[in-house]
Parts: sequence; structure tokens; C-alpha cells
Amino acid sequence: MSKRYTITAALPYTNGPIHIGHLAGVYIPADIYARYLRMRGKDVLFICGSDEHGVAISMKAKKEGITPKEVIDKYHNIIKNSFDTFGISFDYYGRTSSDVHRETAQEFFKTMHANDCFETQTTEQLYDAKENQFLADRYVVGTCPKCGHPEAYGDQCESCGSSLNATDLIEPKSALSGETPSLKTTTHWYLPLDRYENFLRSWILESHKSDWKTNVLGQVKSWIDDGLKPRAVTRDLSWGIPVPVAGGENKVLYVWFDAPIGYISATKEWAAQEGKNWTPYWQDKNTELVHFIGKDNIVFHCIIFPSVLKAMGNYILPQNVPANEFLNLEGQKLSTSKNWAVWLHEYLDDFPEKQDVLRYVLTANAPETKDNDFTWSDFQTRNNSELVAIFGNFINRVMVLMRKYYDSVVPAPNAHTNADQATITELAAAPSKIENLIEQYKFRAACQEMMQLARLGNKYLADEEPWKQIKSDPDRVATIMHTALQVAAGLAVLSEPFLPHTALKLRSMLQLDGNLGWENVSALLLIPTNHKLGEATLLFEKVEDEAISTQMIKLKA
RNA sequence: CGCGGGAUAGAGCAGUAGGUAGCUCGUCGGGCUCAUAACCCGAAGGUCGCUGGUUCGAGUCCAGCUCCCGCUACCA
Repeated sequence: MSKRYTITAALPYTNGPIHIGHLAGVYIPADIYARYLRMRGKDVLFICGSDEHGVAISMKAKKEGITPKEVIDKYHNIIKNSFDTFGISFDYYGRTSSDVHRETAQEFFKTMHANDCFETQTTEQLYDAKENQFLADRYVVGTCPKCGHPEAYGDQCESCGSSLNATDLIEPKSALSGETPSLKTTTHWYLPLDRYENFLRSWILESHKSDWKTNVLGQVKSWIDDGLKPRAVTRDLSWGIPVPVAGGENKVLYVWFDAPIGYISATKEWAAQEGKNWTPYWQDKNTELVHFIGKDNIVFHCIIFPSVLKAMGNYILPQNVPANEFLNLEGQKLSTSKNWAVWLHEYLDDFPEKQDVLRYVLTANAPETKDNDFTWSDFQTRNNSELVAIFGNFINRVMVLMRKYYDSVVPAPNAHTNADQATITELAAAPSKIENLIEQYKFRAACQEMMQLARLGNKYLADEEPWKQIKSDPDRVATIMHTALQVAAGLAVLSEPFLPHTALKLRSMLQLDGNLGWENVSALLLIPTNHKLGEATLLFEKVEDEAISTQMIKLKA
């Protein structure tokens, strides 16, 4: 029985479209992992969906004079379409506004409530009487009590950097109405994270000491050592999932309580659609759960959500949470409000059929250990000097030589020389190298290892010079081309997790048997003798300077 | 302020239990001409953020400092 995997990618928040930072940090690595595991025959469920609750969405709706529902529908559609076109292979893409999710999240809350997993606290919070709502810290503006900066936010003064309480601000004003807020008491349910400290300490800091990423462990350790405090899981808002217990009127679940449960709701919806049982994907101990997220999400996926799962009792915990760092753009951090971003839906319009180029660039330069920088000039270089010159060119050379010498029918090989043998040995070693790296979530290195195969092919051709040998020793050329084709076919298979569209094209060019996969790469039978190759087309084309300068102008507009 | 991550050739990144610093791209020189002027070989290029310390020996350990990013804020 093959192993089962539940892979989640952070739910995109539907107050804006997807940009390259999201892709590099979460969706591309998750997709590589999911595609790879599927190729190895595992039972994989790759889940994602739109995160559609929270203050920011109701704010945005108010600002644009439309309903929250209109906001989330708009972005849900943009996001879902761009993921589809880009080729992120989710098995199911849900949304947290669905009925199933509301029921699931409420059921979590009710169960935990019934099992005394919550505490209640009554506190005074700032209230905007005009807007008739409590104000999140961020929506209170006033004078900083420490430095006198007149536009400090309720949580932090950006001038002096102090952390503040909204109630400490001098002359606080509501950012919504401009009115002076009043204090009003309110009662909320809290998840007492302190109860989970020992569990978290031993589960993460001890059991996963050596297989989780440094940044994740460090962040978790810092939170735990700092002393975990009860965390409110409800809010006084109208947009969200109603709190399903007595006293919960006019309150909704905190978005970070309901969002991760969205992974489970989406699984239920998928299972219903496929006629399957959803429970093994979340409750069977033989299932490996992996959360792909960005570094800002670590606390929610490593502390809060696991505590919820633990409290529920019958759920599995994540095997790993390979959080990535951030991607900058042309040296500056991405910013939605400043429109400093490369939006996926716009990229797909500007560079149709070039999904794999962006996938490659973002994988080769993924922010796995630290923040990295995306530049358009790097994009161009990686396309032209690596994809076109190394990968595309090798395939093209093989295809052209085959057509010229053999009318695209694979010749029978003769005796292998040492050089042939060395090439075959290296080809045979590639799958295990790549799989080891992928299984350690080192996708950047894995991708480089895959490209190494194309380099191997180019070197083999350069060393063996079939275009010279064809005149003096045609038998030798038969062996060379037979061998080179095996490398090309190996690329068709091994590139699939990274460059799925390219892999598909290449398989078709080589007329590769669909049943042959990862395990067959080293066996020298991917391309048999007398096999007829298909039509040759170029896998990649150059990106001209003009396309790059167009993007730069667009960015600065 | 506190906590976490990072700082390594022109650029982007690796660096494994401390022992003469690696990869990709770019640059320069050579080779080849089947190939999208692509490919192959070779070379140059680094005081490993700064200052101390431990050690026979530190990018790698310890202390202090500087800068960047993140978290405590619903932008991965």
C-alpha cells in the first residue's frame, strides 16, 4: 500500500490577486512536491482554497462601496483561474465562504467548547459608535505616548518602533470614521495556548529538532520560550463565521481560527465530489501532513492550528512545515498597496505559454534559506542562458541529428565505450539525487540537479561529435544517438515536477510511453530501438530585451 | 525594545560533525559547428558584514556590534 500524503498550500487571502512572492514561497514548492509524489505513485491530496473572512475584506468592501461577497467572488475567480492556467495541480481548490466550511469550522468550535478547551475573558476595547463596531488595533490612529508621533497605529508606532496598546494612544481616532472611539466591554473565547506548551515543546523542539527548517524551529522556540498566552479566537464583527454557541451573537470566529480548518473543509468537499472518504487524509496515522507556507504564517501553522488539532484529539499533526522566506522584487519588498509586484494573472497575459519559465526562475532562485531577489534581468538570463541554451538546445540538437541521420527512427546501439558508460551511469544516478533533495524540501538544489542532466547531454554530444563520426564511423553514431536519446527521455521524466508543461511537450516529441516514469529512468529502456520520434518543436524561446523593458516600465508606472 | 532568520567572488546562491572556499549566470581566452550566435574546455575574480575571543587551525564555535527581513499587526 503506497503512502498517503495530505499537502496543503497556504490559503490565499481574497483581497487581492496572486503575485510572484506567493508563488515562490508557497505554491511552486508545494506543486513540485505534490507532482513528484504522484509520479512516485503515492496517494496524494493537494489542497488549497480562498481565505475569505477577516477585517481586511470588510474594509475593502466598504471602501469600494460593494459587498464583501462581491470582493471575495472577484478575487476568488482571479486567483483560481490564474492557478489553473499556471498549472498548480491542486486536487481541490475550495473557499472558506462555503457551507461545508462554515459547518466544519463551527463543529470544531462547538466540540472544543463542549470539551472545555476555551476560556472566556471580558475586556474593554475601543469601539466606534458611528460605525457600530469594535476596532482592531490597526484601525485606531493617535499620538504615540512615547515619541509623540501623531500618526501612530493602535498596535505600533512606525516612527519610534514601539509596540503599543490601542488604549495607550493619546487622542485616539477611529481609522474608519475619524470619530473618537469609546471603551466598551466585550467577552471573547480564548484558546489557552499555555496548556499546550509541553506538548509543543516535545513535539516540535525535540521530535522535529533535526528535520524541520532552522527558521521554523527558531520561530517556534522563540514563541514557546516567551511563554504562550491565551489567544482570542472570536471577534466582534459581522463578516465571518458566526460563533455557534450561546453568547456568540454578533460575533464571528477569528479568521485565523477558521482559515486552517479550511484545509479540512476543502478535503471534505473534494471527497464528496470524488466519492471518497475524507477522514484518512486527516486522521490516519500513516498519512503525512505537510503545510507549505511563508514565514509570516509560522505561528499559525506550528503553534495555533496544531493546538486546535491536538485539542480535537483524533487528528494527525503536520509532519513538516517547510516555511519559506520572502522574495523581493528588484531589490525592494513586494507591496500590494504600492503596486510593487508581478501579478500572476498579468504575467500569464504578457507571457502566454511561458508558465514554466516563471516556475523555473522562481524555483532556481527560491527563498529557501533567506530572502531572495527577483529581477527581470535575472528572469531573462535564466530563460536565455539556461532554459533555451542548456535544456532546449540539447533537446533540439538531439531531435535535429536524429532527423538528419535516421529520419527520426531510433537506431540500434552497438558496443558502449567508457564515455557512453559514464554518461549512462550519471543518468542512472540522477533520479535518486533528485528525490533525496525533494524529500528534504530542497527544491532549488533538486531543480539544479535536473538541469545538470541537460548539461550532461550537451557535454556528451560535444565530446563524442556525432557530426564528425557520421562520415567515418556510422555504427558509432548509432550508439551515440541511442545514448543521447536516453538522456533526453530522462529529462522528459525528471523535469516534470519542475516544468510540467515542458515535460508534456517533450514526452510528445519523443513519443514517450506514458507508462514509463521515474523508476524507469535508469533502465535504458525509455526509448527503444526502432522507436519513431514525433515532430520537433522548440521547447523554449528567447526573451528579448524589449519584453523585459516593457515589464520594467510597467513596474514603475 | 524583545524574539527568530540572514549577511560568502560582478550578480544569484551552496557550504555538510571547525582543517588549504564551492555551484549557476556573467566576464576573458581557446575549441567545435549538429544546434534558438546555442554547445564544450580553460582562466581570472572572494580580507566568507564588523570587532574581539576559544583553538595548532574558524565562513564554520563564543561574546559584542552594524545592516536587511520577519513575528508580536489578516500583505507568502
